[in-house]
Amino acid sequence: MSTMNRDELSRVGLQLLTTHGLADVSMRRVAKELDVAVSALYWHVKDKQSLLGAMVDRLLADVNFTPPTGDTRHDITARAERLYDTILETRDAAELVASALALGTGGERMRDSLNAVSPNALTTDAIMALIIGHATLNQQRTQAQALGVNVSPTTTSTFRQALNLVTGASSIA
Amino acid sequence: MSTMNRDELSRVGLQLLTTHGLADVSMRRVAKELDVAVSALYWHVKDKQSLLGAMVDRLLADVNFTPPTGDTRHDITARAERLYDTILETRDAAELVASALALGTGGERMRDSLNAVSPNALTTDAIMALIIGHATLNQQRTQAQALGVNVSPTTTSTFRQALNLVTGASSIA
DNA sequence: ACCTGAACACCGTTCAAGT
DNA sequence: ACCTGAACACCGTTCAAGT
Repeated sequence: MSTMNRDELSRVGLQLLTTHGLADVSMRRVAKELDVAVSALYWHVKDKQSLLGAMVDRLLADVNFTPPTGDTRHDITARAERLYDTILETRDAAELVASALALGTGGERMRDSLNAVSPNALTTDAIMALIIGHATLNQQRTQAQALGVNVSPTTTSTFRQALNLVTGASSIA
Repeated sequence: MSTMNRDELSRVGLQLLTTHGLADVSMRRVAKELDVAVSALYWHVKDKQSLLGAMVDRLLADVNFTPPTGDTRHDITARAERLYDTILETRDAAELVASALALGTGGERMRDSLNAVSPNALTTDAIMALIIGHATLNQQRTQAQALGVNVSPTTTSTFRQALNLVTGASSIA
């Protein structure tokens, strides 16, 4: 058999993430799920951070972006919302994506997809920061709620409004 | 003697953070630094997350905000930049603050200080997201550079410009 | 080429027992 | 009230050895 490869590892990692959360995504746990020795993973992957990066790439690979219409503001908004929704709907994805971007181990497609419709790097940076920041702030709230803590609900519409503050600025044509 | 208390723990934790990074802030490391048994820490602190929260509170407690002038845009910008600079100048602080905010274990002063000069919760949320997102994105770059990876430099001025996109929007008086 | 087993140097948390 | 010692159930990573 030996169906184990880099792609299979990220699949199992992502599955572990959605069902048990980021804390349960350990090299030992992934190995157990695949019924191999932990050390076997290191043949396919440099280290844990690289596995997390592969998971982010796989997560973003599934995102379908609509083709650019030429309306810059509309295009950016559409892609930003698509990315935001994807991150929000996957458990602990905000933290995962943030760490991959921070360490440069994954998530290039996020910046690339925005740059393709963004007028400049500055705007892309602001949009990325808004996505990561809002997702991080929001996903904690989800966790806190799951733990029974009462917090004010922040929804996708809040993100859309924050997004409008940026794209609505005069500096964007 | 017994000069050990919650405040002392966060002091040592913060010192460990700046000198060795977040990965080296462990309960065992803090205990060693204080020359006590690890289990002793749990008398003063519920768990590790609570220690991290205390560290964030201590970090933000040192931030001096200028009193509100009445000029909303100026006041928000000033406080946002103050917070952003504080986070950026302390090693791994972006990740630390983000996790504390996400889990609701610290950092209330950040939201409070912005709310005091912000016209509404929506704007505060956007500003917070921008600070956390930009700091996270930026601090990784610092780390990556420290590891010898070459990345495009993003400076404080980039954050200021992104901030202008939000505060410059017509929805803020 | 790909995998195992064992080891190394760590973790956070709990809890009986001490003073 | 505050602390120790020992234990429990974990971590990521390396590396000789196997096939």
